[in-house]
Amino acid sequence: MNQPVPMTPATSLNLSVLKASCSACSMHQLCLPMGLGESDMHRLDEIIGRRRKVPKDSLLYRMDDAFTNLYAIRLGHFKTYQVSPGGEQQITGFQMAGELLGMDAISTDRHHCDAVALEDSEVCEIPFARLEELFGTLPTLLHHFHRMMSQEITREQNVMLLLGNMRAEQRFAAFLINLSSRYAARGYSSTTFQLRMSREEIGNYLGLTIESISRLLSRLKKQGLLRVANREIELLDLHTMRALAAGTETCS
Amino acid sequence: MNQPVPMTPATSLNLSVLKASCSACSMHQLCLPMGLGESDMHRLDEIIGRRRKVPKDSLLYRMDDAFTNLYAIRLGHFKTYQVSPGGEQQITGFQMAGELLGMDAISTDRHHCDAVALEDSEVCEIPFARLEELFGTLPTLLHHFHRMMSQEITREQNVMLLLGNMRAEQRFAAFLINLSSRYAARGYSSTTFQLRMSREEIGNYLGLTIESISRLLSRLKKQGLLRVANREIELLDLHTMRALAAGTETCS
DNA sequence: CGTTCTTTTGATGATGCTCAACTGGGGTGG
DNA sequence: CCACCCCAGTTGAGCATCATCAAAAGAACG
Repeated sequence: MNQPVPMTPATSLNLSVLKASCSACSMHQLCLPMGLGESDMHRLDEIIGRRRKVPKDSLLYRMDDAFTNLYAIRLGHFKTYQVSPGGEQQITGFQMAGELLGMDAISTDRHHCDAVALEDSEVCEIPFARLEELFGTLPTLLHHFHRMMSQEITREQNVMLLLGNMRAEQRFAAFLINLSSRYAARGYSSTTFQLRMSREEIGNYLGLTIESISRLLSRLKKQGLLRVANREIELLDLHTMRALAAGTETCS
Repeated sequence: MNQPVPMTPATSLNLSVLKASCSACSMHQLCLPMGLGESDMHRLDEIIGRRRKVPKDSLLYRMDDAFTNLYAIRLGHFKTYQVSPGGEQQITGFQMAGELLGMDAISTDRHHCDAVALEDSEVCEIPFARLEELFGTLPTLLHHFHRMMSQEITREQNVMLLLGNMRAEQRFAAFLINLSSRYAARGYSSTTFQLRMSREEIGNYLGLTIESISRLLSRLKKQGLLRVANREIELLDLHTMRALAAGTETCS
């Protein structure tokens, strides 16, 4: 994993161009061009700016930056976080390939959070003004875009549910199950994967401390629900893990 | 306090029709038709279905209902809540006049939460399929719609921040400040207003218990920051209330 | 290999929850 | 009109969960 896609100076027939086009992107069934025909996909390709590499730990954008582009993740993982007036940080999401970054900036034309790469990553820059122009003639694209924004809304509502009324163990199980199914949707193992974020970042996201995350991991390991070696996770019992996440079971 | 902004009977012939049109609606500077010209507003009017009354405590829609309409609130207040797999309820928002309900349903064509009127209310039904057709020829409308969805995303991110890293007192102050500024934006008093929701609903929304809300109210009252009589609230010191919400001050 | 950062583990404590009893307002019916 | 009830809200006492503080152990990096 993490093998870089070659950065291609676009516009032509050669293979390297294809590799950088939506039609050649392995994520296009999840990303914006989902459901588009060949020619429409090509029109989308034409407005997409450069493919930008984002090294680990570097900022893709920062709060209050002017908003011009959405970013489709081609490769890698990101976190987004808000900074409270008091200077506290709150991670609002972990994003992976095929997901869209920056939709929260549309309302004010300024980004509302920072986006940082959790590993060496690559994104497609999508100039939003030009995308909106395209919408006029590509209703399918428009509709899919609305679905993606709507999905972001429901995702956040699920996090509100998690933060608002789950206990620590349940939150953590829900977090693992969520990762598991997102990897599954991308064709990766639903039981074995690398955590791309630190314990601290997990804790911050879930409204818990790093120590709680560590204890939780130890407990679930002791119960035989998972194996963990550093950031490598193996879920040994998805069924009861799901039950934990649903709150229908408590692992003492 | 809370005196209604006068409904201006605008430019034309039949009064009752006008009363039900976007151009005559006192909320149109906040709602979808914001920034639209006369004729475009008229085209929007044409697709808007009936104005529907929603009595207090009744459901506007329910989770898993088929999605066909968005709803613009003309009058009144709503709450939306999710139900967790374990049957727990989590209120995800309180909505008031000028705000849009149902955007979370676009992604799956089913509603993802229940919406209940907190008082006798009235909404405009907006058939979403027809709205999307309109977008093709009304880019201004489309752009404003995107802003509203984006705003919903940032609103929820703010709630995540609140639930994820604020203490009880800070959460409650942030809640009051939020209400205050929303009423201000509608031309109502920013310091004196009615809570349309019960203590229990506030607690649920903020991830706290009803008892905590009650104690918080008592404490803030004792500190002279507010006056409260049943659901009537008067904020006596917006400045320090904002400081509490920002976390730059703690009221012992 | 030493340095540094992350993670684990333990001991203690505070915030907010639970359980319980009480108050007060509003509606209903005698 | 008053008595009563019922529900929402308030207040108190004790407790659980998770945070905080501290220290040690493991990875990662040069």
